[in-house]
This record gives sequence, C-alpha cells and structure tokens, in this order.
Amino acid sequence: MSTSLPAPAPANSPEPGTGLPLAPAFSPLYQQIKALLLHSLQNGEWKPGEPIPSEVELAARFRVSQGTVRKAIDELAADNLLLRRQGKGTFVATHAEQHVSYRFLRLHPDHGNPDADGPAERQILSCQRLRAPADVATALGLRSGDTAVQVLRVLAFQGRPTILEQIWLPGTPFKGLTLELLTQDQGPMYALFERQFGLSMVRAEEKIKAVAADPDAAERLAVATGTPLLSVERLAYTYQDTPMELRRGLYRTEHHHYRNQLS
Amino acid sequence: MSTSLPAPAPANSPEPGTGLPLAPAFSPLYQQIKALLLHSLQNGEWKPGEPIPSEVELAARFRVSQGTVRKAIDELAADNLLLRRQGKGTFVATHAEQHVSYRFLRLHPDHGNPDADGPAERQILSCQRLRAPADVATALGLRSGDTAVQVLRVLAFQGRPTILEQIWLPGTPFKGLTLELLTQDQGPMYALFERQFGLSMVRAEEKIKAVAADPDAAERLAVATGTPLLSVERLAYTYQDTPMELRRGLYRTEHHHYRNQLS
DNA sequence: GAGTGGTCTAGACCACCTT
DNA sequence: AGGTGGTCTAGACCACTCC
Repeated sequence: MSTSLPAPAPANSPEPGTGLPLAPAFSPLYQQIKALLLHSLQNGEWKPGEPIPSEVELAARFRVSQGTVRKAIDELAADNLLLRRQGKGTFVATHAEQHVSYRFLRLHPDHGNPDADGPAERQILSCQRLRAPADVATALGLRSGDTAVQVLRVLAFQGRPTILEQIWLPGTPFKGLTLELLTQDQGPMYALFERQFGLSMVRAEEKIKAVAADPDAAERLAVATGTPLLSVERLAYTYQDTPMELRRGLYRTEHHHYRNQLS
Repeated sequence: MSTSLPAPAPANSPEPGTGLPLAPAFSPLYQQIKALLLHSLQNGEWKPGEPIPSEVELAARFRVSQGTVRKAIDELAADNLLLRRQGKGTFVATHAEQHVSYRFLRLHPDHGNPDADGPAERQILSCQRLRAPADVATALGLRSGDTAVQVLRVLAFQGRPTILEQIWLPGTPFKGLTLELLTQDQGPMYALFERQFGLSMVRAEEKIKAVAADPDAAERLAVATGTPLLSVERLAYTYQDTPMELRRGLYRTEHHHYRNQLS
C-alpha cells in the first residue's frame, strides 16, 4: 500500500516537478492521521470531555490499519491532548472535571499533598478591554493597537492571598468576556474558555524570576513591600500552537513552592 | 504464548495459593522487558554513551518478538533513559557529550538562545565530608549522623556570578570525591559522577521559591543583601529511583529566567 | 550491501467497562 | 455478550548510516 492517504494526503515523496528535494517531505502515515485528528479537535468536531470515535471506526474512516491510528492517538495522548480509558474510550482532554483542579498550576503547599489547601478562593479585581501594550501584542501575535482583554485577579489559599495575576487575552476571540461571566463562574478559568469560547489551552511555556513586591502587589498580597515573590509569566497555546493567553503571576512562597519534574 | 517470561518472570496472574487477588498483579510482557533493561542499565552492563544491543538481538535474548522489545525501549526513550538514533542504534543517555551542556539546568538568558552566554565559568568553593544535617539525611535516605559530602560552588555567565550551589551527596557511594577531582574536571558534574562513580542521575524534582539574599549569598553572587533570588532545591534520582543528590541553588534572575514547559 | 531503527499491516487474544 | 482500549506476534517494507 502507498504511504499516503486517499483524499487529503500531503505529498509524501519529493516533488516530481522540482529537482530540489530540499525537505525530504516524508511524513509517516500515522503523522498524517495525527494531523487529521488535530484538525477535528480544533474544528470542535469533538469537544473537551467528549469521547472521540473508537479506534476501529477511525481506522475504517481513514482506510488505515488500527495499529496506525493507535500510534497517532498514542502521541496525542502523550501530549495530554487526548485521554485514554481502557474499556471506555478515548476522550478529549479538558480543564474541567479534571481531578487536579488546576492543570497548569505548579504551586504546591510546602506540607501535605497538592490539594491539602482545599479549593482556592478566587476574587476577580477587574476585567477591561484595552489597547494591548507593545510587549503583550508581540507575545499574543496582535498588531500594535489591537484591543485585548485584561483581567486582574487574586487567588487565596486558606484565607491567605497567595497569587496575584494579570491576564491578557486577544480581544477578538474573547469577545463577550465580561466581569459578570468571570465572577459568576466557578471552576478553572480555562474550563470557562472551553465552554464559552471553544478555545482549549493545550500547552504553555513559563518564564520564572524572583522579584521584589512593589507597593501595589504588596498590598494585594498582604505582604511588606520588597518581599521576594515568584514572577511567573505564562504564554498559553491552543491546538494550532497559536498563543492565546499571556498571564503574569506573582506568587507568595512563604508556605508554597513551585514544583517541577526534570528528566 | 504465555504472557510471562521463562526465567525471571514475575507472577502474571493472581496467585493460585491465595484467594485474595488484592493487586491484580498483571504486568504486560513489555513491562517485564523494560524492568530487565533497567536492571542491565543500573548494573552497568551498558554504560552511558554506549549503544545497547540491537532490537533483534534483544528480542532473541528475551525470546520475545521485536515489537515487544520496541515498546519497552520506547518507554525508556520517552523517559530520556535511552536515546534512539535511526540507522545507528540505541544508546544509553548521558550527561556528557550532550549537545545541551547542562541537561537539568532550566536557567536561560533573557535574550538570545539558551547557549548565548557561552560556557559557564565554574568555581568550586569547597568540598568537605560532614555529618549530614537532619533534613539532608532525610532527603537522601541516610541515617542521622551518616557522613555526606558537601560541595559549594559558583557558576558565572559572561563574568557575572549567577548561581550559588550547595550540593549534598551520600558519603558511601561518593567515597573518593575530592576538591582536586572537582576542580580539575571540566564538563557537567553529573558526567563526572557517571565516569568516576558509575552513578547516573536520571530524573529530578525541583522545588522553587523566591527568597532574599542573605549577606553571605549576596557577597558570593555580587548583589546587595536582600536582593530577590530564586531558591531551587533539586533532589536527583538514579535508575532505582534512589535519591542520590540534594542540591540547593540560589539563582540571580536579573538577566536570566527559569524556563518550564507545561502540558 | 548489510545492519540499524521506523513504519504498516492483519490477526489473535486479553483486560476492562457497560448493558 | 459486546464494545473499548491494550498486548503480542510475524512478516514485509522503508529510511538512515556506515563500510
């Protein structure tokens, strides 16, 4: 059998017209399947939390052996885009109904298990539509002057304000995001983004520094000005690897720490 | 064919003698192969940087199909214990001759690529054998009062002292570690551990906080007392998941940041 | 050309969940 | 019982590396 797909198959061998096979342009079948699955995910054909079709069904749809779709799904599951559950099916990953309440939050209490603090108390301070500052526009791929949504909020654990966040979102995809929506909602903000705007935050990069609390941050976090804080700048991406959120957080670390696994 | 191995096969079905199959005790063949490969790695049968036998050879040795050893190797490669190179073979991961000079160091310069700073200038401040403090002993699984090696060092980038590290190692496995050895060596410290002591650091956990520089750290890092610093406490493990190193680092972050990928 | 890892297939069987 | 994902096999062929 040929290693390319019937209908939407990308070129799999060096272009016959050109004499310059600069890029080998070889992509395995399962990678093509993976790309097709990714398209279905980003098109919303299967929504977060829902099951995708079974492996045999997908194999039939793509005219491919089950082993090949298995390998495609394996990679998507390794990237946490899909979730396999033996005997039940394969499900689209979601930030809602997750056992860990905040999938991307790496702050843990110093003592006890990750959820020892109980649920976070959340307080939205503001939600405004502004012209994106230059650095924000750059990070989010906006044109300078484009409008963006800025959200300020504080998370408290056990009554102690611990995280102050400044969140920037591109204005167009997030049209209709209001303070009411944010205030009434409970559960992770990323779950709300999935429900209300069909935007799934799939991966993120964080840049961490140690900074001194300025007077404003110090007041909101109830610490002395100059207290060392973790500065966590997160850029979150959707399926298409499009940056969709810039989040600047200040974390108190007297009773918590940022945890990371290396390998 | 049965799903257990001829010679050293762990029980694969509920024990016939007991009526309490509390743990299903089912482990797939490829997991058993993986465990055998891990033993060979930790026994030093194949050393860091060296190739392991080919898939067909391993399949013959274990009386198993190539696909099964493939799956075992796949998982070890995903954990960064092995490195596959098409056409050449599968190699034992190493901290030496790695393209990235420090596999576990997540500190990046704010501008430019990760290696824009050039090689780090390293200075060993001290290397002593001491009785392990209680917290160190606990972390390393030592008895209180056991002897440990403490190393202090500073890393500088572009002439600017940036990292101050206090490293604790269990005394017995690291018998013979001296200041001379550390000073004369070039290349990552973990590579020296592999060569001299046959100990491979395979994964690590880091706990990060923001702290103020105390007078001593401030002097060694050439900053003002009270300057916010990243406190990075790393516990590094060998193959057997045995903690083998406790490393407490203070990072300056005026021109660098700690980078992390979330998914 | 020979050896290595990488892909793809087809079929059998197993473990888990639901009905 | 029937569906789902999970394991294992055997064989064919492909891409990459080295001689």
